[in-house]
Amino acid sequence: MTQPDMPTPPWERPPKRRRPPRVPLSRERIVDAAYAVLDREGYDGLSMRQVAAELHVAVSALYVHVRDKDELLRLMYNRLFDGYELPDPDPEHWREQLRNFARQGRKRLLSHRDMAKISMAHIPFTPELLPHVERLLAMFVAAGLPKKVVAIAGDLLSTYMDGFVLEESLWRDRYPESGGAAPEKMREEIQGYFASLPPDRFPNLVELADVMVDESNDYRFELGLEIILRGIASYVGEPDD
Amino acid sequence: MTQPDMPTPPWERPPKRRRPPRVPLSRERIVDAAYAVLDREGYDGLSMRQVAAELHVAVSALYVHVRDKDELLRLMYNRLFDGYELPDPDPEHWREQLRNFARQGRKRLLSHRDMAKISMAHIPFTPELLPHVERLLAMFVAAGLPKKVVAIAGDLLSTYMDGFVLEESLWRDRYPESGGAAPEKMREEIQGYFASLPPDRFPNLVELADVMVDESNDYRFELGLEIILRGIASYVGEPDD
DNA sequence: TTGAGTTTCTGAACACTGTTCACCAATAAC
DNA sequence: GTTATTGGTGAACAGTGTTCAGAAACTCAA
Repeated sequence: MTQPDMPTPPWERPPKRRRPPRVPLSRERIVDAAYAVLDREGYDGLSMRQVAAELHVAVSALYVHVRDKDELLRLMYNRLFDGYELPDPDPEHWREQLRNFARQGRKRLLSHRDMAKISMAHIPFTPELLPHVERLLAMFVAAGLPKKVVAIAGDLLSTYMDGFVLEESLWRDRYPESGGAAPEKMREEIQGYFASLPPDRFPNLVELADVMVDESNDYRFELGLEIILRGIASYVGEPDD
Repeated sequence: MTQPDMPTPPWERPPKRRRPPRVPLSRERIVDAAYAVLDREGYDGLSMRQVAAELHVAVSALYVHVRDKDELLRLMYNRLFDGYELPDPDPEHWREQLRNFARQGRKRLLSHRDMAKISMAHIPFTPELLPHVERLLAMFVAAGLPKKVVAIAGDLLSTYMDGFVLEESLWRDRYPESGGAAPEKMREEIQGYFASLPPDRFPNLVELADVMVDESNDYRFELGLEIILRGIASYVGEPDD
């Protein structure tokens, strides 16, 4: 039995701050943990229980701070845009500015596993993202595009980024031998497969086997981006009708 | 107790063909049922158990014909292309041909609920789909495009179709009051929201509120498609380098 | 017709999932 | 120092994909 008024001697007392000061949960910490789980387990492995385990906490504790798994995913999506600065629109260099915007977007989407899947499932019209949308619109306006094009060009570009990165990650998932010469092997296999098709029935696939596979994803992204930008540029100066 | 050797009298025997002749399961029937469930319950409600229930069959019976839920989804994806005929390439009218291709694709994606979600998760390079890819490539070749553009233009177009329809359905899900004046109400609400933003911080959003929302999805799809086609067309005649 | 063999389907189980709810502990307010 | 309020617990519920021993139905040869 402990004597209530006696001081506990140092060797009895566990080292100071035995129980860590219980830094409380918060949306921020939950999102951090969710990203950790996402990177480790992928989108399908991202469960509330895994997130809770990452924080050494019971599942139900999460629901104090977050209504849903949907809300958690929305918070993760929002973070995608943190510190995503768009420059002031420069009418002289709007194409290069948009190129940079798209490159930066792709880089962000690639920075977390399966991020494109999450991005694809959300519309960038939540209040937190509106300043972003506004600045993007400003760049199209500065370029001298007609209203109707301004109104959809941002969507077009975003869809391209999301879709491209999503497809990148689909291929990656098919060849999960992470690291090493996996991409090399993948290239060879796919190229060999295309090249081995009957040339009478698939002349173009056989012919294009090398160029379809040889080019890096970076190159393909840039080319697709350039196609879209040329298409948009073709509207510069057209009246609003 | 039944007497084993006595014939059962007619009034005892249930009416002829009591038990229906047990049309056996097949991949086709399973995919049919899966589509029925998809249209009724949406992608999140599409479970193996629901599909089994649709067929009045135990869940585990499905696994005799189908390895995975993944395989089932792949079969559903494949069916998207059934009877999806591409015309012979006509160098004079390749743009109109591609427009039709995209329109038809969107129509198919819209013909089943959440179909775009399934389509987005698959790469159109399964053996069954290669003839399709081949014909699409042929159209780009006929248009006189350089190899590198041919190699990615199909992807670009498919990504656009999938992404556009997916976004359409995301909006639809946000306003699930099916039928009636729901789209009207949606338009008004969104437009009102954009218009109500502080004009000093969001001048472009406020300015463009009407044109961003007023236009029908059909119109927006056509415009985005036209942008991409113009971009592609800008490469006609360029050398393969 | 009988019987063997193969295919197809069943029911139960396993290990998960998201979400809720009564309860308990720690903190903040008076 | 006692009371609220908030944050966290553990168990439970209904649902998920998938597997597996065994029963039922079909096929085909004797």
